[in-house]
Amino acid sequence: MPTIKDVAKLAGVSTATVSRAMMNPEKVSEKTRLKVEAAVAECGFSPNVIARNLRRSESKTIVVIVPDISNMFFANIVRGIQRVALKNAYKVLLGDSIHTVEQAKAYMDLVRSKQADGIISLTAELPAEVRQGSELPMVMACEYFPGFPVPTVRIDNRGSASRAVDYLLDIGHRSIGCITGPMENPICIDRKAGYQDSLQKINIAVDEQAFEDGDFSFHSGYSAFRRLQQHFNMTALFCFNDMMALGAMKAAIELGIKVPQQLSIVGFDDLLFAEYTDPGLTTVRQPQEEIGITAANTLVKVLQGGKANQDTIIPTQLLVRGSCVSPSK
Amino acid sequence: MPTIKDVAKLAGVSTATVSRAMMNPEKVSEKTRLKVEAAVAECGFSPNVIARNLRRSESKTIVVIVPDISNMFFANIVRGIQRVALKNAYKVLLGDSIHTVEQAKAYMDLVRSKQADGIISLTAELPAEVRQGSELPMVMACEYFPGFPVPTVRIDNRGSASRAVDYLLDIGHRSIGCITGPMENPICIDRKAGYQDSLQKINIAVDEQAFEDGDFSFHSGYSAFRRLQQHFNMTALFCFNDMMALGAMKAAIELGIKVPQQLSIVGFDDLLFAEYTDPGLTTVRQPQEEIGITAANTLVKVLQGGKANQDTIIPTQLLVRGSCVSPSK
DNA sequence: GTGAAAGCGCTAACAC
DNA sequence: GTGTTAGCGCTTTCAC
Repeated sequence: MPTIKDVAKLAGVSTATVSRAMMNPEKVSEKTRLKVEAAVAECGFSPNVIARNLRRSESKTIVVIVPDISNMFFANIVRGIQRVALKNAYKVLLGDSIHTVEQAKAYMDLVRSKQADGIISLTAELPAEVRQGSELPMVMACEYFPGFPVPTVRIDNRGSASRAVDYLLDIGHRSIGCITGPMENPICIDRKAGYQDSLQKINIAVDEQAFEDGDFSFHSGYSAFRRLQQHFNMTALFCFNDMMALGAMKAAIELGIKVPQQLSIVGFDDLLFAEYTDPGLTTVRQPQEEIGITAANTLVKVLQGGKANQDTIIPTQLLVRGSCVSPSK
Repeated sequence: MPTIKDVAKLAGVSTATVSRAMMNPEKVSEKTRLKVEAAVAECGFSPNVIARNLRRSESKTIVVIVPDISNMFFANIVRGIQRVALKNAYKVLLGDSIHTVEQAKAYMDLVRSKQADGIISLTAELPAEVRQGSELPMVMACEYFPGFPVPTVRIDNRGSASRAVDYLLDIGHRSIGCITGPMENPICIDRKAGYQDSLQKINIAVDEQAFEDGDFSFHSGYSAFRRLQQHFNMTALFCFNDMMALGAMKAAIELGIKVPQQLSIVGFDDLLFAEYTDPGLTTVRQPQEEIGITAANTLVKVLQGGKANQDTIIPTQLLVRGSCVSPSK
């Protein structure tokens, strides 16, 4: 592999000039620039970015920590991140933490060891030390910790959940089951609060029997619904994500409960598949790619030394599809 | 950030000794090792990996090129790759080429610029230069070019497709539609050949009217089926992937065609969702994580200077679910 | 077993 | 506008 020295020799200039010709062409005369370009082409030179990074002490890489790479919800967020990263000449290192704090820590260490410049975390399952006050350039997307001084990009979980439940109430439901996520998670607390807000607004008592916990997986939705329907009588169901909504839908169908005639279902996320089920799943759409784009832009701003918004709230949207009807039916 | 010099000063040894104590602890006396460890802990030293990489001229990073990160099929493959990479102290840089050759080239250039040591490509949409004879350490998974001298990890597309069609023939179907992928793609050519093999084996003429092209997307499956059923009468349908099978299923239901009673459907891949549809989708399972693991192991072997298998064929499996019944029904 | 010293390939002052 | 030079932080001979 040719180095900058070879190019310099070939072009009959110094290495500094070669470097300039490539990085700041305007700081070099037209003539030398052409000479250098010719030499580069002749020997097929491609700069050693590792050496450059060492010299400039930056890596032009950002780490994205995802709790589960096979969860489709994250794919479009990552795509949005990639798009922005690319535009700003950053590479993206995708780290799957597999829901473990240790893995997450390993990825965060990439910043300490100068292999990455910053972090976008799509998970709140982070090492405890870090939650106190992060010294690392970092942005959290979707998830957050209350009081954790890191810019976040997220949605209004409480308001969005409330809007979904409002819709069910509007079309006449009065007994609405709810499959939550892990309740130690702040966004789950928010969504549950949103559910409660809606009922309280029209003076319906909140029945604790209406809730079952899931873990955001299809299977947990499936089994949570089987448990739920044994102790709670409902005409509608609100699930904290689409995956669990689909699991619940499958369970309902197996139990001979017709969707939507006997059970209306609302999900959360708007996964690709929400549109394809039969009936289509009514859900709270999170603009996934936009979340990714915004998170990446925020991190880029932080990395450039700018002050970033502490919190950016991305609007959601209730998508009404076939999975809900009035209970009168 | 402390450097190795700081640690050396603190421990009262040379930088060389610090380096040794960390990289080859056995080459250093117990006593100095402890001194160094204490110093490292005291100042919170974490080695600058960029500097190390420059010195050793390697990056311990592999690039994975994916044509579409939001395509779930690749998620589990990537997960398998990550697992192996981690075990061998490699980082994974996930590159989404968005089906463009330019993007793919950009990711391949990471190897030239020493930012990555090798490539795993999950797409065949690569720059033409590269296809001639790759000088870069590279492994292809799933896709391949005939005659391209790079180790591949893939399935027996022809045999697998044939097994799926055999199954449909076995349960009595004689008129089997087929939604293919882009026919310039070698694996699609193979799968089509497999379809033809099955028919020819029992002396059924292959009707060119039985085929419609898709592009592996849900939507293309949907519209391909609508076209297909206008000019071809079938009791069963074989799709080159699950996404298109689901699209076709949706189209069929909309057209009032009952699945499986009036139309049996077989897919390919075994996406997570194949199990969750109603009816469950009969499909050819590709062991995605295993493909990833094998591809990564192969690349690691190449990077370590070993000779890797030129081609590894991973077995597939026909998963029979509810989407197929005998046409007599 | 340990230290001194030479670079890996590049960039950025600083001179000219 | 261009060259000289001094490192970035680490690993690795080569001596001792």
